[in-house]
Amino acid sequence: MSRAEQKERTRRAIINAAFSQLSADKSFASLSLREVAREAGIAPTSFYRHFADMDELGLTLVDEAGLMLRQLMRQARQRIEKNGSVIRTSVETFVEFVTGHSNVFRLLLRERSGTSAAFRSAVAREIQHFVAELAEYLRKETTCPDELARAQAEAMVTLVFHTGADALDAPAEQYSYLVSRTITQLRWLSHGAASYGRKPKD
Amino acid sequence: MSRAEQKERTRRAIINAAFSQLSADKSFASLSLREVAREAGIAPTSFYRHFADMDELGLTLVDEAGLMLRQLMRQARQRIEKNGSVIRTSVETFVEFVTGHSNVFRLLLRERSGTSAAFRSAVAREIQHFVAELAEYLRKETTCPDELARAQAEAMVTLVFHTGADALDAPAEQYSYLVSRTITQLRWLSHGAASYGRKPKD
DNA sequence: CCGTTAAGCTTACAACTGTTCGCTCATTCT
DNA sequence: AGAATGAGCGAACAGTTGTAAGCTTAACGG
Repeated sequence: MSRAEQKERTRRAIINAAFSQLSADKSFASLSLREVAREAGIAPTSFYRHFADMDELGLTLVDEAGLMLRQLMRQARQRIEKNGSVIRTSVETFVEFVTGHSNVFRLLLRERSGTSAAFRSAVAREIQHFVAELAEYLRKETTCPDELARAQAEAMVTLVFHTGADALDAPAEQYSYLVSRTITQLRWLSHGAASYGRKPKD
Repeated sequence: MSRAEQKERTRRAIINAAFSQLSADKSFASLSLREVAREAGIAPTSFYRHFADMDELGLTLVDEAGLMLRQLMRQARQRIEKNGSVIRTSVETFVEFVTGHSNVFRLLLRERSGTSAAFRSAVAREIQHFVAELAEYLRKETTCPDELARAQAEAMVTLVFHTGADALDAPAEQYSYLVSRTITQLRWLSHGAASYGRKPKD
C-alpha cells in the first residue's frame, strides 16, 4: 500500500472515530484526543501527524457535515421533480437526514452556538448555502424583491432547522406531526410574503 | 449572622460565580467544580454542601434564567400598553435582554441542544411558557383555531429566539437590521396565518 | 450552658488530560 | 544501493479534574 494511501486511511479512521463518538450525550467539545485516537486504533501522539489539534479535526468534521447537507439538497431537488410538492418534499427530506444522520446534524446544531468562533462561522457558512439557494429559487418563482426573498429564505431555513432539532428528542410517531406543523408554518410565511408584499410600516 | 442566612449567601456566591464564568468561549459543560468554587471563595469540597453535583447547579441556573425571561415578558407587556406596536416592542425587548444578559441567554441557547436530557427539557419547559402565553394572546386577538394559534406562536418564538442568537455574534450596528428583518418575518407569519386560514391541502 | 449540628476546611488519591522527546522502520527518492 | 523521509510508537511529564475522609469551629436547640 502506498504511503499517502495509508495516511489517508488512518486520517479517515480518525474522522470516523470522532463522528461515531458524537451522540446525544457527548458533544464535540467533550471528546478527548486520547479517546478518539484509541478508537481510531493509533497511539495518542500519532494524532498530531494528521491534525494540529482537536480544533482542526472539528473544522474538518463541520466541513464534511456541510458536504452531506449539500448532497441532501441535490437529492431533494430530484425528488421534487418527480413529486411536485416543493415544501413537503423539502421538509420530509430534511427530517429523514436528521434522523438518519443524527450525529452529523447534532454537530451542526450544537456548534452553531458553540464556544468556538471559528466553528460558529463555519457552520453559519454551511447554512448560508441553504439560504442562498432557497432565496434564488424564491426570486425565480415569485415576484419577491431580492432583499425580501432572502429574509423569507432565512425564516424558512430557521424553521426547518429548528424542526430538525425537535425531531431529535421526539419519538418517531411524532415525526409526521412535526412535518405537517412545519409545512403549515412555511405556507403561512410564503402566503404572507406574497400578499403582504411591501408594506414596511410599523 | 444566622446560619441559614450564611448558607444562602454562599449558595448565591456559587451561582453568581457560575454565571460569571459563562461566556462566548465557555459553556456550562466546560465549567469545573473547582474553578467555580475558587471564584465563589470556598474550598472545592464545600461545594457539595450546596449541590450534589454540577448538574444540580446547572438546573438551578436554567431555572433562574427562565425566571429572568418571565420578568422580561412582564416588562414587555408594560411597554406594549404605552407603545402600541406589539411585534416591534416584543422583538426589541428581547434583543435588549439578549445583549444585556448575554451569558444568561447563551445558557438557554446552548443547553436547549446540549448533552443533558434533563437540561434540554428544562430549557424547553421555559420556552413553552413563552409559546403558551403568545398562543393565548393570538387566540384572543385573532380568529385562529387553537391548534393553529399554537403553531403560529411556536414559529414566532423560534424566529425571535434565533434572532437573539444572531445578535450574539453580530456587531451592535447590525441590531436594527436584525430587528426589522425579524419584524418583517413575523408580519408575514401573522398575515399569512390570518388570510391563509385553514387550507391544509398539499 | 452544654451537647448537637452542619458549613467549611485541609489533605490526599486516583483518573484522566494534552503534549514533548526520541526511537523504529517501511516507503520513497536519488 | 544507499540516503532521506515521515507515519507510528512508548515512556514520561506536568497539569487538572472530581471526590472521599476526617477535622475545626461557630451557630443552634434543649
